[in-house]
Amino acid sequence: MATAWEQSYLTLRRRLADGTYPAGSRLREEELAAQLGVSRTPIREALRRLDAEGWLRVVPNQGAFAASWSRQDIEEIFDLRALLEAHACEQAAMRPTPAGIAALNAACAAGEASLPATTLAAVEAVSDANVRFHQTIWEMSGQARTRSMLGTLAVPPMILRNFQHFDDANLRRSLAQHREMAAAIASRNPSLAGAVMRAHVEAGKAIFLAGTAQGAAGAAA
Amino acid sequence: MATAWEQSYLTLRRRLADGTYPAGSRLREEELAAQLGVSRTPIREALRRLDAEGWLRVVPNQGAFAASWSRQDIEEIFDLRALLEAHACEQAAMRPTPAGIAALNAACAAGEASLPATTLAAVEAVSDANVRFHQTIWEMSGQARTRSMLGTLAVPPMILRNFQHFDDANLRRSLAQHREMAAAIASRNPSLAGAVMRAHVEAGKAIFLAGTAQGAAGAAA
DNA sequence: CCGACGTAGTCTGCATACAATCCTCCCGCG
DNA sequence: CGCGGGAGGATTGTATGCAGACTACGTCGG
Repeated sequence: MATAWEQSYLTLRRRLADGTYPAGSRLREEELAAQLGVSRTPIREALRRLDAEGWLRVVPNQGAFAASWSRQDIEEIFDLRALLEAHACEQAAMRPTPAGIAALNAACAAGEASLPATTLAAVEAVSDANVRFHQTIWEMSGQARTRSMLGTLAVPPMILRNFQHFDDANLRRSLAQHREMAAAIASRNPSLAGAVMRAHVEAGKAIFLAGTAQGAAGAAA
Repeated sequence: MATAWEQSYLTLRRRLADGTYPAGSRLREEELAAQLGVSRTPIREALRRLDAEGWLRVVPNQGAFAASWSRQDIEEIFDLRALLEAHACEQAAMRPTPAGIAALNAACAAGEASLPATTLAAVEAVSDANVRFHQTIWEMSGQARTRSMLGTLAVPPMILRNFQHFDDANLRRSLAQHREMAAAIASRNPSLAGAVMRAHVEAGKAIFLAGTAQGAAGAAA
C-alpha cells in the first residue's frame, strides 16, 4: 500500500472529478479525515497538492473549496489541451513503439466495440477507451512535464462530461480521428498526427461549448 | 505575515532556483525546519507543493531530492515555454490594457538602460527586467492556468542562468524582440506577437543548448 | 577475501495536542 | 429597525511524539 497522503490525494481527486464534492463547496479537513480513516495530517498534504494542480483552492485560515469552472476557464482548458495534446502527439509520432501502437489500436477497438452507445454504461465504456487512448499518447511522447500538465487540466472528468453531449455521429467521427492519429503515429508522421489531434480537441471544445450554451458549466455535477 | 508553510515554500523555491541546494541533493525535513525556524509540519506541506511543481522529487520513506535537469528536460521545457508563452502573448494582444503596455515598455527600458551588461550586477538587472516583461505578458493574458503552468516550468532560474551565456549582440537582439512584442500587443496583432515570442523562446533555447554543449546542465549551480 | 545477514541509527509517515484565526450569532446602541 | 461590536464555537495552523521503514555498518559464514 502506498502512503496515506497519496491514497487520500487519489481518492479526493476522483471525488472532485465525479462531482461528489460540488463546485464551490467547502471541504473540511476533519470530515475528510474521518471519511478516509486517516488523520488530518495526510489530508492536509493531499489538499496542498490538489491546490497546486488546480482541483481546489486553499484559502489560508478558511479551508479548501472545490474549484468551479467558468466558461472562460473551459475555453482556456480546451485551448491548452489543443496545444499540449498536439505537442505530445507530435512527439509520440517521432518515436513510436510497437507496444504503444498496440495500446492505441486496442483503445480504438474498445471504443468502437461499444457503439452504438445507447446506454450510460456504453457511454462510460467509450469514455474510458477515449481516456486510455489519450493517456497512451502522453506516455508515448516521453515528455514527463507535458504529461503531468495535461493531468492537471482536469482532462478525464471533462472528457466524461463532454461525452454526454456527443450524438452518434460525433462519437463515430471522434473514434475515426483516433484511428487517423494511430495511423499517423505508426507511420512516423508528426505533423499529420499533431494536426489531427488539434482538430480533435477543437471539435470537442465546440461540442462542449454548444452543450453548455447558457447553462452554468461550473455547477454541473 | 502569511502562513509558515507558504513562507517556507517561497524560501525553498528560491534556494532551489539559485543553487543553494544542488541538483540531486537530499533535503532533510528536520534540517530545513531548523534553518527556517519552524517545525517539520509546514516544511512537509511546502515540500509536497514543490514536488507537484517539479522543483524536487519526494520519494516515499526516503525524502526529497532537488530536481536535476537533463538535456532532454531542458529541451522539453523550452518547447513548452514556446507553446505557452506564445499562447499567452496572443491572448495578451487580444485585450491590451494601458497599464499592461506601460509595464511592458518600462521593463524594456529597464533592460536597455543596463546595457552594455559588463558586470554580473548588470546581467542580473537585465535578467530581472526580462522576467518582469514575461510575467507582465502572463498577467495580461488573463489566462490563469497558462500563467501557473509557466510558473512551474522553472522559468525565472532558467532565464537567469541562460543570460550568463548571452553576449552583447544576443542581449540586444533579445531586447529588440521585447520591443517588437510590446508594439505588436499594443497594436492588437496577436499572430505577430505570438510569432515573435515563439522566435524569442526558440532563440533562447538554441543559446542555452549551445552554452551547455557537453557540460552537465543539471549540475550547474 | 567476498558476500549475506543482522542490528543500530536515522529519517520519514502519521497521529495527536495545543494555539491562533475566522465565522457566526447575539446583544446593545443609534 | 438597522448596524456595529464582542463573545463563543468551530476550523485551520503549527508543534510534538511515537511508530515504521530505510540506510549503513559490522559481523558471521562460506
